[in-house]
Amino acid sequence: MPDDGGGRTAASRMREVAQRAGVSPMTVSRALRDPTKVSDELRRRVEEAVRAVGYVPNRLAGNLSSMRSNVIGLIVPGLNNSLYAPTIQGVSAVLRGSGFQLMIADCGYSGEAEEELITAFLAQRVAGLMLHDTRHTEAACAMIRRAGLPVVETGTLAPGPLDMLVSYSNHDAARAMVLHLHRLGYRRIAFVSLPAANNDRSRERRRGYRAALAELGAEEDARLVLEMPPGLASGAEAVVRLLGSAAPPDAIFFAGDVLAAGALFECQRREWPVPGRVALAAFDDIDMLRHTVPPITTLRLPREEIGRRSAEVLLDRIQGRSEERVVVDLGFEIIQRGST
Amino acid sequence: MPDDGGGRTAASRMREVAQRAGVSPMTVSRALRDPTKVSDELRRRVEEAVRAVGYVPNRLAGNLSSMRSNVIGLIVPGLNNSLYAPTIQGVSAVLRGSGFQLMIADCGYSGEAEEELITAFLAQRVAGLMLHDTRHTEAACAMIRRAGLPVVETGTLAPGPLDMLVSYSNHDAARAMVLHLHRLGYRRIAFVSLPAANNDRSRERRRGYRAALAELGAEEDARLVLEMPPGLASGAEAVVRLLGSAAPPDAIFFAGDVLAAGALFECQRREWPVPGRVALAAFDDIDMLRHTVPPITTLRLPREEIGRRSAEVLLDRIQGRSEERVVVDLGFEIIQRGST
DNA sequence: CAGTTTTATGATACCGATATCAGGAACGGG
DNA sequence: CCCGTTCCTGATATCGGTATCATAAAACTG
Repeated sequence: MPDDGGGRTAASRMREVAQRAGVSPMTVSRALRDPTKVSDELRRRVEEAVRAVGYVPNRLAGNLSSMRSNVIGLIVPGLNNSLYAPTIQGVSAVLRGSGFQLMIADCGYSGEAEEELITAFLAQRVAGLMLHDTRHTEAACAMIRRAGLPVVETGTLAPGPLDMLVSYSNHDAARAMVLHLHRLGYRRIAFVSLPAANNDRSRERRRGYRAALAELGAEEDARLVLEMPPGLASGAEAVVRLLGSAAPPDAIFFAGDVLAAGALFECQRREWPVPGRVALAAFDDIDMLRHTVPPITTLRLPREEIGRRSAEVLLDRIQGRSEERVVVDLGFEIIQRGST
Repeated sequence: MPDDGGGRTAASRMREVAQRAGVSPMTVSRALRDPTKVSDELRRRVEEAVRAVGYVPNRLAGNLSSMRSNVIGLIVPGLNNSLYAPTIQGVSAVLRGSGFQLMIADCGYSGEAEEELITAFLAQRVAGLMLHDTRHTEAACAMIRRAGLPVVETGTLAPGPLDMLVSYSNHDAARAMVLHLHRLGYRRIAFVSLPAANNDRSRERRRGYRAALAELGAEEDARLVLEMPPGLASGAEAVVRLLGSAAPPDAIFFAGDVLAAGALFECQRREWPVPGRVALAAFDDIDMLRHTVPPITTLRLPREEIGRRSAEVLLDRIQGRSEERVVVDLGFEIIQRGST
């Protein structure tokens, strides 16, 4: 096999393109990265040679040499949770055509896994990082600070972000829903959430629930507060447990996942009228909640916009258009439906 | 700022680690990549220096130099479709601890976007590629062939794969469900799928539907075949349209997304008994389908196993344990429930 | 114990691109 | 028509690691 006199392996394809176009490799590089810096004639010749050879530039080499990166890392707690999808779509939409590539990873709600993934991303020298969680291991925080790259967190509005923050307040949203239910006349409002350990969003929501009760001058009744794993089955179990108790609630606020829908299905099965027997409210505007019978009252959260804005502020920083360490609150909205 | 006499920027961090540990950079490299090749004493010193400096190796440089990669690229048609989640989980599970990183991208059901993403992945010199779609642009196929890297496709068992294939047969699955419905006594079986353009899975399912009808000696009635966009609302619309027609079906097979659930919700709203007025069947074992009233008959597809096996065969090839271009059929299963 | 093999480390070249600077052509003003 | 700009192009060094080979030290062999 012919070798251009080099060492371990065959010639760089770029050299081949250069020869074919009768120019230096440097001109090929320029023609590809900034076509305006090359004369029309040579640019044409290079483009043709690229096509003829089927040349795909090596970004590893390019990024290493230029000490820049065209990759943005995104870590979500769990891709099986379709809630992250709209955010990812928002990010993708902004990144599309920006020349940046999105690299997504799933840490499965584990802080250690997140740390590993952050390490991997930093090792790839990504241009920026987007984290859905706002709690991280100490080592992870230290690494990120040392690396000094732009980071956006998007889980919840929390104090002391690593760098930038684009989200809504889980605390305020949960509080608002409880106040809303109270306004509708419900007095014993139960609260069901996902396990709060390792999940700052659940914790914030629970704090919001408590804050609302305090404002309303109501006592918190421990029997009305439940933690359940995600899934429709959990919602079903929760509603059965709560309504079977000695002092059942007249409304249940399911602060996560598809719990509320699971509860509604169980009510259908048992022919418990909703909201006659119990009112149900959910935390996220999943498509399903609009289509059930009755449709379920819930919160609309700016999922997609979080993605868009995050990508925007990140790009602004990466491309040096801004030095600001922004914190953006995108708010939320209550959607009143038949279930309450 | 001090400079080690070098060029454009500050010293490589590895050099710093090496000095601190009193060894050569090469030893640092070895200590990190293959600790067995370094004496215990030096390994300890290196590890400590790494910690002290907060050193994160540069994979760009490493991969470039070694001409290997520790990244595997995965392209899915749409992350908002939660169907891909189990597959991704399967892949992640196998890759975890293998030293390989998963890089996920979303092509939004567009062939051109897929081509761009493939280009980007090849430019990053990924070690292997996983594609959910089995149809690709010609340019994409050419690039992949030139690159000569291992590829797994997972969308459907189709003839002429690029390289390896791990899936179930959408054709056979759809056919089996139609035969099942016929066995249950239904005679006018409607078929609703997602748009078949740009979606080989939909096309295969539709072919399976036709094959089953042919086997049963039934004529295909064009009024019983519908294409709908994804989403619960589409399912609702489909059931209304089909049952409102002059010659309504007695069963509807929804071959995609959450259409069947949307249809059931609409039936609940209109108080059409299911399966009394019409039987409903779906194509995928989404959690929701088990919890509705009645629960919906559907197919269980080996989503997670597809992910696991794909990752396994890909790793086998990447790590040179196998040269085989495997094709794996993982089958499917019918789950009979109350809706039929 | 000499000779051979194995093991541990370092020096050097190189992966495939880009930053930088230098030099020649083209251009414009006086 | 000369000289200072501007525009293009290429030579060279370098990005931060790893492959390879050489070498010295340690371990084994009979």
